[in-house]
Amino acid sequence: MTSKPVTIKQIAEILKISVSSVSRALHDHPSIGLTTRAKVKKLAGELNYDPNQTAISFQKGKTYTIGVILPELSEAFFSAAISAIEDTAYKRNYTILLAQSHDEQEKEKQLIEKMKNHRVDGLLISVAKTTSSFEHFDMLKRYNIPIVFFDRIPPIKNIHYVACNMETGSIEAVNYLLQKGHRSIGMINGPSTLAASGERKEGYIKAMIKNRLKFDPSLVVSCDLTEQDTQAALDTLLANKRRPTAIVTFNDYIYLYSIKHARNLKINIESELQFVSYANLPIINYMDYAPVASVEQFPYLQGQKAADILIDLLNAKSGSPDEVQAYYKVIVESQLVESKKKVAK
Amino acid sequence: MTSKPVTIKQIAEILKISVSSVSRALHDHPSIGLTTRAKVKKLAGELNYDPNQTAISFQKGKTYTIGVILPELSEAFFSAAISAIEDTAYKRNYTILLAQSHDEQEKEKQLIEKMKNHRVDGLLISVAKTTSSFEHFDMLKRYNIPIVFFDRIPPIKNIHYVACNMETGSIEAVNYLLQKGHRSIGMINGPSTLAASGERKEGYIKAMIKNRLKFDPSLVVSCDLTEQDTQAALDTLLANKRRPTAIVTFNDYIYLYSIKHARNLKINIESELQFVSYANLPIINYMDYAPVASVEQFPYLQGQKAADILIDLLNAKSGSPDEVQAYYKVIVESQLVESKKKVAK
DNA sequence: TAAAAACACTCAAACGTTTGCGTAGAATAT
DNA sequence: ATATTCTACGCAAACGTTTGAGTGTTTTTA
Repeated sequence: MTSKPVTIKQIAEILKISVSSVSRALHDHPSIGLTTRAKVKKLAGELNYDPNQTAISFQKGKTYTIGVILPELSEAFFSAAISAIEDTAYKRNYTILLAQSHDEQEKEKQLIEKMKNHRVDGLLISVAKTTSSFEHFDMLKRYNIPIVFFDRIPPIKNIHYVACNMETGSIEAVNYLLQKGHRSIGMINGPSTLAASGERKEGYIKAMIKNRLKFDPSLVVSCDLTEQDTQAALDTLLANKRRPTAIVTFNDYIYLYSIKHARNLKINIESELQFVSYANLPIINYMDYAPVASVEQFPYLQGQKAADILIDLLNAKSGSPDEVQAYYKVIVESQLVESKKKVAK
Repeated sequence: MTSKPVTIKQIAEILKISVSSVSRALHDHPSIGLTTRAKVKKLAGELNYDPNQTAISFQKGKTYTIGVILPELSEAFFSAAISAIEDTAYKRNYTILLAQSHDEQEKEKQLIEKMKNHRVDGLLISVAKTTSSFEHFDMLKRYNIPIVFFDRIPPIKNIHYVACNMETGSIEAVNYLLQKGHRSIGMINGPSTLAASGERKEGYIKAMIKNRLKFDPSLVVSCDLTEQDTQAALDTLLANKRRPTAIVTFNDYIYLYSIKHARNLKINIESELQFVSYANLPIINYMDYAPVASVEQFPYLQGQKAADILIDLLNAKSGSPDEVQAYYKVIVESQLVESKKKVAK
């Protein structure tokens, strides 16, 4: 026997009072006497009343829902981020509407449209790789739906975002290796089309210069992120006249390809060649040969901050009138994390 | 200048026709003339009209939204599943409302309540480890909100679910190793409190018996999934009078702990001891020492099927009256997948 | 003891859309 | 020429809730 959910109206009818009184009683409005208030709540409990959120959303013009658009849910970085977003949204009484763009601009556009129709209160977006025009973001401003971008930020003005500063991490990484005694440090970077590649290289160069060492361009080689190209990159580095004793890799996949190749070449990963990587795979620490250190980008923290900012924005909006005056630009510093020592317990 | 979204009413006013006509025109209702229909659509386009989904949901009592409750979004298995769920939901014009239980029964309960209030049309759930009572699931039946469980199925009757059959995979795994010439095959299993542990052991035993080999209980040891305990389990197996030449591990983490320990013991992973694992980490294939084969559980497929079933259910409901007569019980067969050969290209 | 204030409610509109029913006028059939 | 069927639209209710603006009572204040 399936029953329709009970409404405020039914409660009112049974108690012979008006719907408005029931509504107010449920919200502890002061103008309702304690006796009726108690009666209403009692009956509501007994009948298993629960407010119809769609009706409330509709009438208030607020859904307490935030839309999240990510490139790829199955990627470790984003799945950590979404986990954080959900957690903080839950804590602050919001629900999340989720969708993935699969890195396609067209789908991203459609999703934004859909989210708008669903009347999400705000949006959290990490933009698709292929996105090259940005009107669909601007459009939302006209409807007063705030967006907070994170990790992948579009190159447009007047936006809120939280991103990760790669330079700091890069500098730390190089410093760490220098301090460990390495003097020839290689880098297997990503393709130059990615903004991140540039930042990482910059960090590398700055660290070298700060340590009064000259920057040798031949020690920084880029690859297209495939295994094959990584192997080629490593070969290039190893053939360098100043053969590096340590290498900074663009991400964990590159790292894995590299050590596989290195081991095939009978190179001792612990003594001959050490690695520092940019973390994107939580699993790396479980491994037999982990990099000596990783630059952590804190996806959980980024997701959390982005969600918090958005919700702050939403709460503020109800109070003040319109027109945002300031834009949040939060930088999460990346940080070098030494791998856990393998202590035999 | 932020503007409120334009409504059907405004269009009606401008065109001097009634709201109902506008609504029908936009839906291509036959009772509206082609000229007015065209005019309406033209103006709607110009004004950037888009339907207020909250109003529609409210009035139709249907949100075209499905709730998804998972234990942990950042786990590889679930993030693959959610990715599939989102994809199929998107294809079939549904949106997903996402939340994670963090494996806590209490939170799971609250989330179900919240989802119900949000009037999701249906629910996809993978139940929390700690969940031991199940009334909160039954409750939804009374409201005619269908649930499809997946991967982690509660032990109750009359439910829809899609799960993975572990036995087949286990049998295949053992057969594979036998065929490779191994005669003493060990198993590092999970704790007996997990249903999966039982299934896997069953598969192991069946495979042995089918091959006319006797089952040696001392070759199956369980562990609590920690690194420490895994090491102990491996030690136990290695000390066995019939020292195994191959081992089936409960999951990829156990596998990683095992090879780490084995390598410390100077055991050659390729020649002395081979591993088959139950896949839960996509990354494993990138590794230097991958298991010779993995039992794949197809999280993407499971998620997809679960979503498809739910949406089928929802579409069917609109037609027929009430009362479900049959329950979907879909078993996705796990399957042994040989690791990619490491071909030097 | 009359006027003011406080209390405890009720009324009704509003949010945007859908949809069953009603009804002019035009076209068709008899 | 009248009756009938279309055609193309309008009316109004309904979905469940919130909320500003009343409205009778009772209590307080001067």
